[in-house]
Order: sequence, then structure tokens, then C-alpha cells
Amino acid sequence: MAVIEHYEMVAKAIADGSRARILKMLEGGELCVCQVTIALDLAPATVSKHLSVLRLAGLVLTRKRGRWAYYRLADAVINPYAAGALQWTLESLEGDPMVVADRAFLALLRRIPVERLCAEGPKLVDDLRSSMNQAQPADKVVTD
Amino acid sequence: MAVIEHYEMVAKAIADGSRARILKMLEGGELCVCQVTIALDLAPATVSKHLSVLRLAGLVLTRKRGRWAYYRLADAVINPYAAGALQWTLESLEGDPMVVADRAFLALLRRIPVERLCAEGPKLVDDLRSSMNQAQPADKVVTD
DNA sequence: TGCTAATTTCGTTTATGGACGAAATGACGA
DNA sequence: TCGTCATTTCGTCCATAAACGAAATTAGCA
Repeated sequence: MAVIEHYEMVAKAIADGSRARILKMLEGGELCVCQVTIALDLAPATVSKHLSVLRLAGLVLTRKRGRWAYYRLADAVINPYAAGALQWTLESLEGDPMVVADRAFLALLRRIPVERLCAEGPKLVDDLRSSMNQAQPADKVVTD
Repeated sequence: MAVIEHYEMVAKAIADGSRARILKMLEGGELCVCQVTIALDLAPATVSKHLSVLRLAGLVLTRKRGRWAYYRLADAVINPYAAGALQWTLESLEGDPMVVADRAFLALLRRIPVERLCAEGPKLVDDLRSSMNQAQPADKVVTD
């Protein structure tokens, strides 16, 4: 593959808000697909596709453990373009409100074993989100 | 504007082959719209749009001189995201065959005053391209 | 083996983006 | 002032991409 096509693949991969958020979330360590799905509040199929795009671009690596698939940021070695792209993305989005909110939410999510998280699903999450809004009404606050 | 939206704007701007080529071309100094149009072999309207996207993302700056509009790479000062994005793009595409060919073609193009270039247009360019193919058949060579 | 559940793939719908021709804009020169 | 020409804007067509539900896949577990 010519250089520029490879470049375009990586550039398009990072040029999406949801995927950029995923990369920032993975900065805090590997995540299960179900965790990402809950954090982004998107359909599993959609998140799976996003992760696939990131993987094909060489930005993330995947690992299967039991029934769950874990994704993590790729080492700089894998893809020469990925390293620079990753660096720019991660440093650019540092401090973004949405990213900060994601990080806070994930801090709570990570404390729940994936077995419970996947099983109890949405119900458990509603509690988490509401407890977050009480603590710091940062994200998209619905003041009802 | 939220940080991530700004990021997305810049990321989408560089995530296109034609626009990436423009950035690499501008590395050699500012160019007139008509020069870029000829180098990319696209319609003027298309090139104008591409340049507009790059400008709105803070990646390039524009200058009007007479009837012509010149574009150049933006200083690192203008847009904090632009600096990192620009750096990654320029260094990633260094050595790409298409980019190398563009550079060679531009070396010839720059020697022609824009007045002549715009006036004689396509005819002049065919001669240039054919003389380039004799020298080094690198790009998309049509061996007819 | 057969069931369950997480993930992926498939097919479809809807939105965004690239490309162009035609028309509008703006600046030079007669 | 008027025409000319480089550039931009507008409207449209076509391709790509995001999102989802449904179905297929795969791994654990009874």
C-alpha cells in the first residue's frame, strides 16, 4: 500500500469524535467492548465497528479473554504513522470537557467487574450517571 | 467551541488525500490557487473548497495579490491543534511517491509566472507532464 | 452436546463529504 | 465604466461513512 493511502487510513480513523474519545479512554488502560459501549452510549454494533476501524489503522490492539474482548492502545512499534497520530490526538484532547467527563465516568465503571456490568447492564449505568451528575454537573446535564 | 469539536475539524481537514498533498506542496512555499489546481488536476471549485477547509481548520493562511490568491502553511502560533497535526502530516508523507512526484512537478511549475500559467493553462501543462514522464516514470504512468 | 451471552458481521437507512458545472464575486486593465 | 479573468459560492450528483437491528459467530458453561 502506498504511503499516502496508509496515512489516509490512520487520519480518517482519528477524525471521528467517538473514536477519538475511545482513544482517550484507552489511555487509562485497556477496556472491554461492553465498557466502551456503555461509556459512549452507542449500540454494540456501532462500537464494534469503531474499534475495528481503529484496529485496522494500527491504533489499538485487541485481546480475547473468555467471552470478552479487550482493546488497548497500540505500542509505537506497530505502526509508524499510528505513533504520531496517537500522540497528537491524545495531547490535543487533554482537558476537553467531554473527555474529562468520560474519564470520571470510567473511573466508576472500572470498579465494576465486567461480569456484573454486562449482566445488569443499563440499570446499573443509570445509577452511575445520576450519581455523577450530583457530584459534578459537567457533561450534558439535563436539569429537568 | 468545545475542544473536541475543534479537534475534529482539524482532524477531518487532514484526513483527505488531496488536502494532505496540498499541505506537502505548500511546504515548498506559498502557491497560487491555479498552481494547486493544475498540480492536483482537479476543478478550480474543488480546489477552492479544499483550501477553504484547510483555512477554516487553521492549517493554512491566505493572501490576495492582484487577481490571484496565494496560500501558505500556517504558523504554529495560529492554532494549537494545527501545529501538531501539521507536523504529523508533513513528516508522515515525507517520501511518499505521490508527494515526491508532486514536488518534482511543482519545481517546474514554479518556474512559470502565474500570468502565463493561468493564460496558457492546460496546453502548457501537458508539455510539462510529458517531459516529467520522460525523466522519471514514477506517478500513474500511462504507458499507452 | 446444547444453551447462553458478548462480540462481530450483514444489510439497510440516513447523514456527511468530494467532485463538478454554472453562476456570483471581486480586482485588474482597457 | 465595462469587460475579463481568477477565485469563490451555490446547487446537485454520487460515494463514503455512521448508526442501528437482526442474524451469525464464538467462547464459556451446564
